[in-house]
Amino acid sequence: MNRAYNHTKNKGLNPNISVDCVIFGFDFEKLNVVTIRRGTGNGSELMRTALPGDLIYDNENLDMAAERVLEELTGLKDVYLEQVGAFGDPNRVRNKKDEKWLKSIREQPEARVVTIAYYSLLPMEKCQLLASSFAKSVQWEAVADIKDLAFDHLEILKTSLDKLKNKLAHQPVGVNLLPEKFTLGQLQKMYETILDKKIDKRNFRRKIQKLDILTLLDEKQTGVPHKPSHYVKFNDKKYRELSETGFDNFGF
Amino acid sequence: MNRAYNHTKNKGLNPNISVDCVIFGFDFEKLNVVTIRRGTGNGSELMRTALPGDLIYDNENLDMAAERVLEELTGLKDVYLEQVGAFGDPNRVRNKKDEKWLKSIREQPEARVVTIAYYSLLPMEKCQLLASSFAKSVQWEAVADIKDLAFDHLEILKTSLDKLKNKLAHQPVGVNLLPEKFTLGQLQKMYETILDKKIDKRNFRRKIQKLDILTLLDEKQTGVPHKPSHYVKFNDKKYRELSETGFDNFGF
DNA sequence: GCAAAAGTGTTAACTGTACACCCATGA
DNA sequence: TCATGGGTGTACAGTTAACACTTTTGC
Repeated sequence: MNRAYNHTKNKGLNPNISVDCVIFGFDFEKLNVVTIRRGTGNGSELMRTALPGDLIYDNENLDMAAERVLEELTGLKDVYLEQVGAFGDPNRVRNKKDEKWLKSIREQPEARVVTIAYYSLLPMEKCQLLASSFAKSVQWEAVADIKDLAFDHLEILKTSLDKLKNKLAHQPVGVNLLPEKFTLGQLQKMYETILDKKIDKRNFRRKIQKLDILTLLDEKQTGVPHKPSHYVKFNDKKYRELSETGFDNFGF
Repeated sequence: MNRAYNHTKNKGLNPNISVDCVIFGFDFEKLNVVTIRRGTGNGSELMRTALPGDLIYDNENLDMAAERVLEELTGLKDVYLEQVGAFGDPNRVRNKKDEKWLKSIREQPEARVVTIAYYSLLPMEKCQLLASSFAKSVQWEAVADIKDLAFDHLEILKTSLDKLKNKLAHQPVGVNLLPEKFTLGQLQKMYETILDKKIDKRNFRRKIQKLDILTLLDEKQTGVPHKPSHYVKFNDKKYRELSETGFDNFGF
């Protein structure tokens, strides 16, 4: 895909436009997000936690830029990303550490940057995180624990989370956050975690089953200290259909 | 507001970032949008219809840039704009006329531009459109009639329209599209026009009245060739409250 | 046997939807 | 008197929301 653009004159990095990626993952306990640490030198005193993001090239489109940057910094490939919006307060660089870091890495560290944020949902256990480029490390962090991020990344994270919550009410979610087989209890936990509220078990099951996107498997849980649950999986066809048409009655 | 930023060093126009504004208006018949015409010279053969939009300054934030650009091109002041998203295909300049026009007006006509789109709703009758800067004219055009626009503005218009439709289901709409006094019939017509579907009169009335955002006025229509309708107005306090909290049960 | 989550139905309140007639006015 | 949109109520179907007990397993 990138190749097509490489035939046109390559103008290199655009100093004014970046992309940032908010990658959510669910571990059956809490909602997590991929962060990187970067800084000048190795001293932890200059380290900053940030969302994976970087400047785009003049000859690539925004969606592709987000994919590329995500892969370069975290090793995550072929991730479907959805745009959250543009963030571009001219004084989004408020922190001295961010300023220093920019000077150490950018050709035009003072340039005004507008960033386009993207988000995605991934099954954590399938992800191989691999820090490279200026990312000193990559890791999953609990969204609830994140109190500070570089630039305006905290705002971006909050807006992305709102967008994710909203998505739950309008489209099926889970293919991307859960393993192939899962239990209804785990699915409900996912909804409860993202929406940050308790849901009645019977009502949840009735409602989710009516969507008709789940296939009951013969297999049951093993080794759990309670009645083992049947595993279910998503019915891909129905799931995709519903993703496209959407619905608007899935509030809890 | 702008003043605060003018104290910082003014870096001038950023060649890579623009804003575009999609201003919707309703005339009791159809949905309209503000367009400008611009081109090289006065010959109509080089004219292009476009959304009002231009490059931003390095020292202004995106929202303010959108407000400023809108005012400069159309004379519309103090318009509350909501972000739609970023559009930035590197080959969004596909048309020769657009290319020529860029060369005639931009210092760096070949620069890659990412545009941030904004939309708003305005009562048409209160708007004084005044073309200035590079806008040769400004006018309302029926959304349904628009088949071609400069750059990727048609895509931006479509996305904004989707966003507007979506807004109807989640927040009260109308303060900005209707005059102060209006009839329930007119309000219904507005919903029908935007959603592009017929709505049952009794159901519509019941539902909108339950929102409790309307105040019945004593005044009635005059000069209409049918039973005159009572005028209503919005209850500003309730309207604002609902705008903030939102709802999700206003589908038709 | 105890702790922990699975699994399962009913009821009452509310919401959505479909539907038809008379009214007040201007022309 | 006709055409036009204003204004009104009901019944049925479907959806939401609240609620409690038995089952199966590991320890």
